[in-house]
Amino acid sequence: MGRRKVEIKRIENKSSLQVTFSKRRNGLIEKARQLSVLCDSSVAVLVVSASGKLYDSSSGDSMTKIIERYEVRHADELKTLELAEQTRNYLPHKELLELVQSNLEEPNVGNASVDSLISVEDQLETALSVTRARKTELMMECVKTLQEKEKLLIEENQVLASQMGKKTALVIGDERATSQENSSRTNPPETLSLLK
Amino acid sequence: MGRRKVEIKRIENKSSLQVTFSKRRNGLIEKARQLSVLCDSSVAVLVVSASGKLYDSSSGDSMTKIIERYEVRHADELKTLELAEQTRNYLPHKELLELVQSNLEEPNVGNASVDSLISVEDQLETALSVTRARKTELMMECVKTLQEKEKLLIEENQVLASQMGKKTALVIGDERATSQENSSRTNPPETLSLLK
DNA sequence: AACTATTTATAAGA
DNA sequence: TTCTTATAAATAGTT
Repeated sequence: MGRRKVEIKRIENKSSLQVTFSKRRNGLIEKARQLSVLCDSSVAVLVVSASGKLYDSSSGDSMTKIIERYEVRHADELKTLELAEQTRNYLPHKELLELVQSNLEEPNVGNASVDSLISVEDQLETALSVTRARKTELMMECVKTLQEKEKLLIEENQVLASQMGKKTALVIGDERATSQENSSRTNPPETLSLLK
Repeated sequence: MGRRKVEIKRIENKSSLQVTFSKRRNGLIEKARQLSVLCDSSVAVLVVSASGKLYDSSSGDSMTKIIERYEVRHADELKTLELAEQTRNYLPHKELLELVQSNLEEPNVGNASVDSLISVEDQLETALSVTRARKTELMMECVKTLQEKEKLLIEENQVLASQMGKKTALVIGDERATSQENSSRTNPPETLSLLK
């Protein structure tokens, strides 16, 4: 939709890429907004430029809510990924541990040694607090995910239970004559008790 | 860009809303793909329909990576929350804090002062590690409980679904017409995805 | 940042 | 839903 048709492939010219990026990014976000309003839905758009800058927009619900919705659906995959990430983040600590080792083994005395131990202490405390924060973050996330899953499952259950009810009602009129040994008709399904 | 100009406001007619939703959602995702390719960037689109169904697309990097980028940028907010929590939990330690206060304000010098600070340090470290351990314990408990609940609910759901199936089988001739909403390319009906 | 010639998206209709 | 087509909207290249 311009002076000429463009192939959809990476734009080589740096400045026209920049211009196109800006125009199309705005266009995309506007389209997202329109979809949200027209169709009473929530739309999130995240754009990461080649240079790593992040642009985001959300319409309807908040970005956090929309992303949460996505994460609920991918809870299992996410957990695996997080574990992998943790492992990745762990390797760099090897150096730190080696540093500690060498500093404790060194038999030098005097200020130089103390200063270097102070620096090691600082680094260790930083590493510890980062690790600790990450642990808490992961656990909180896990709890949140599980709570949402629970909510969805309960809703799901109620829907199924009420549909069950309808089917049973419909079947009763047609099926009475066939004298079934269907026991579930008189007793409420035991399954319901779990929802209380 | 159609036979006539449309105002950007909620479409009231249910079936034309459905048609527009589908068209514009596809259009949006295609635009996102184009932006990603043309400008060598990563684009994520998440759409939650009015009925709660989720549609997603990511181009360039994976959805997870793009969302992580977003969350890194919002790490500050998360930290604020954690801080608030920390502050709340801090109150019962009032006495401990007073002890610290008095020990730091005291202008005494010499070994006595250092010794007493060492003792305060020890007490603080103990309190910290106890608090920390308790926190972890509580969170682990919470996770375990939630996971068990989830397991039960999923089983429950399967039972209900299979009972539904039986009832439906009996009634099928009458009930099939209840046309379901279309599922998207990417998404099976929500009910099924939850059971996986 | 504005301006248009064109292309592209899409609303309505079938 | 899918196709068709008239028309609105987006945007590529230009100023």
